[in-house]
Amino acid sequence: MHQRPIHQRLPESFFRRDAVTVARALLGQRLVRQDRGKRTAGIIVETEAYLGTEDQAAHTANGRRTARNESMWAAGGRAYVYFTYGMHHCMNVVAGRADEPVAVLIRALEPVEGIEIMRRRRIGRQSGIRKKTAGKRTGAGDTHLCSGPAKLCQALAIDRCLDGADLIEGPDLYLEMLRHRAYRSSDIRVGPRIGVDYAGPWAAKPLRFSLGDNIHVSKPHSRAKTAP
DNA sequence: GTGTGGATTATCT
DNA sequence: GATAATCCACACC
Repeated sequence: MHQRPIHQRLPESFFRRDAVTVARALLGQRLVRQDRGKRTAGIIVETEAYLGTEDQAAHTANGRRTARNESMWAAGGRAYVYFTYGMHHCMNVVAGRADEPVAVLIRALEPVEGIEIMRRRRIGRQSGIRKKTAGKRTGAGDTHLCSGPAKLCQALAIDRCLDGADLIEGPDLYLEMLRHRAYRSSDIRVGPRIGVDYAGPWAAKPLRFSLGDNIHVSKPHSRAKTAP
């Protein structure tokens, strides 16, 4: 029988760096969800960095440490999954050192494995798309499956059960290394984060990263820009 | 104990 | 572009 080529997981040292470095290095890596024998996976094409207690857009702004955001205070290499808007989950990769609450929000994936499973999971009475929308081919492909932080959680069956999950050693959710080096700056688009207009000066900071022109990103960057 | 609004999405105008 | 859907964490009394 076939065997999938062995891919190394991203090691502890990958995660224990500053959030911007991790956010950029995660682009092009593969996020894998293993759920009851079903494997679904996608290539990360869009991320956002959240920078600890100073960052007014972060859940840990002003040093707020609560039951909800506790995972963010762990050392890099765990998941921070939170529930929002009454129906959505979003997933972060925790970065940095212990007690340094920095993380990277995964905003979009290019689906690569288990696409039929993802399509089924994305159909739902509430907070899901209708069957006819799911079946619709948007010329470009399955861009409706994982082109948003809550969409990809639904497609990969990520919920609060995985809050705090160990991405380095755990069996359910992990990252496989597809590239050893981060993309060049000229291949990465940079811009302000989405949906954080309330965060004052932090709203405008260039902390959103995506693979340029990738069709699976959640929202196009307003202007063509590459990282400095 | 109560009130408020969100690191969103799908659908309709 | 507007808006409904819909829960819960958190702030404040």
